[in-house]
Amino acid sequence: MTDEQLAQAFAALGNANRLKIFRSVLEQTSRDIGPEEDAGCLIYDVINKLDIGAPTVSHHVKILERAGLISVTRNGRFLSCHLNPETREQMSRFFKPDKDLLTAS
Amino acid sequence: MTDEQLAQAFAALGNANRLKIFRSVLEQTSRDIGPEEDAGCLIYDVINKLDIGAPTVSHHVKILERAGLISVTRNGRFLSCHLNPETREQMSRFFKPDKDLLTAS
DNA sequence: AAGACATTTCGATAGTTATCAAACTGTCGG
DNA sequence: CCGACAGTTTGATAACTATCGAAATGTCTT
Repeated sequence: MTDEQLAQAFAALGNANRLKIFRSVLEQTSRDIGPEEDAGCLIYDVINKLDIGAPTVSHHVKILERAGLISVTRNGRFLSCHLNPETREQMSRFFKPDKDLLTAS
Repeated sequence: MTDEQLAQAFAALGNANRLKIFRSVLEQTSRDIGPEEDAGCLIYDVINKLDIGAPTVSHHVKILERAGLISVTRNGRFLSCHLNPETREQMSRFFKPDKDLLTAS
């Protein structure tokens, strides 16, 4: 993952509404129990929860998707967002660089 | 910390050059040994390392500072950047929401 | 097929951002 | 005090972003 890609991922969370959308996805994921139980976070709910119009939500979801933070699946008329765990892991790791230098001293 | 503030912190890392600056600060911090040994990351070095001009670096440093990611101190003619550990902790925690629901079940 | 409904695409607009060059400020060494 | 040097401020510009309303698309129900 290049710096450009990582920066793109952080930029995707750099808007309060997208942050809220992504948090919903994150919370939905932590609520799931086993594998294959990822119901996903409904875009329908997001549109009704946030104070912005459907076109804007659609736009934000695409940005989160392009940044590799989430994937989107269709279920009939509804769309669900799912966490991409690899990207989350990389962003999370960014803040905790290996201090294994210590153990090597 | 409001969503706006958290989004501002993520936005600050949403540019590849700022990401690199912040990583330098992060790496410098992890290299420090005890407390009160924070030599900081020299802006002088950053300016010579990145492919952008001094005015742009100055601008980026201010954005990182305003977002609460770093603080800046002067040492003679030179400026040093220091990590703000609280903000790092909050951003890092964002990716790992409490799963203590599990332990409560 | 028709209507309802979830979401997208389009086109516009107001605001923000990254970057630069030029001129400025502040600090150190002689 | 003066020159050198680290960094900032200013003013400009081109590119990007968030948001909207209106119209379009696709999918389900009847």
